[in-house]
Amino acid sequence: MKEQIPQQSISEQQVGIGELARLSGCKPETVRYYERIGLLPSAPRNQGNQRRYTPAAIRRLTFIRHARDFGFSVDAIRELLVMVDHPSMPCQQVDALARHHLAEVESRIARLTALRDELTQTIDQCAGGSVKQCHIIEVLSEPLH
Amino acid sequence: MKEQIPQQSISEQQVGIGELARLSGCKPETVRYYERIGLLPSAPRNQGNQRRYTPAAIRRLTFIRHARDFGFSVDAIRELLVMVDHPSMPCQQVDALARHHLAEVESRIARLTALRDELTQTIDQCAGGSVKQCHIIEVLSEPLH
DNA sequence: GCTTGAACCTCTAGTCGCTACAGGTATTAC
DNA sequence: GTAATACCTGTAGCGACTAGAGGTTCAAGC
Repeated sequence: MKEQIPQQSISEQQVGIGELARLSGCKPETVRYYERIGLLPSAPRNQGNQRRYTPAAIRRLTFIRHARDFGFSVDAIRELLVMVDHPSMPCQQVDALARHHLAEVESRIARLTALRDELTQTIDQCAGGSVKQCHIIEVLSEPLH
Repeated sequence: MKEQIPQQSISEQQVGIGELARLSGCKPETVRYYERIGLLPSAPRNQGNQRRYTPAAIRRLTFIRHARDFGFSVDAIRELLVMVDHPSMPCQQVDALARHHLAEVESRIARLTALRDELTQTIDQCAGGSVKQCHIIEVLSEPLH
């Protein structure tokens, strides 16, 4: 539609959303989603209205993906990003957030481990008859104590 | 609006949705939700259009809640309920479902444990300076390998 | 019988973190 | 020039609930 301007004046390092997604280990839909919820700033567009990303954006998204892989919620990541953007502030807050998250992970592990033990025990007691005699069903059918 | 019929002809054991929820450890909204998605049969209504539950319904919901507490998905519970409704069938299928679920729980535990270890290590390395030097931020900022 | 407040009703929308689709436009390679 | 691919927006869906609005019914006290 518009005539092409031969070269981006700023930098050749800019990439499209697909490449950004590939580099940071997620999908283009996810990138647009992050932009929509304000986790990523609105990306500048080229003449054809397509998003172009700088190395800084790539780093930011990689950070987000790492944090998500660590199990941080989007809200926690928002807080982390504020700190990333203010590198001279003390890191106590980062530490507190990480510790809080660790405590949650540990509690999830504890609950799942208890569940696993109960489940293992329940399965081990199944003698292999009909559903009528099934220990698993029996356990699940117990009224609340 | 209508005149009251002094007593339910069938049974005095029927309860309202609030009492059912209390007895089985969930909320009335959840009960209605379970009915809507077909996990619970449509409850019979009294003259005022309110749901009345028999002990059988209480047992069924208790079973569902137990299974949810065990981490079974609604779909898995649907399968379990079919088996509960056919008590003379062999319990192999129940066993298989439980074992499959156990494997999933174990994999979740493994992933969370790995995460916990990484997180612990990362936190331990935080020297307590500014965000600029924070090891946690640093780890999260690493590019994909 | 009347009134009050709790419990109930339906319907709709929100949660979280994406994912998938429909229907269109831009870019790129040949 | 054309075809394949990548991109765009907007909307709806997932799972398993949860919350709210706005109305009705029930149970208990007076």
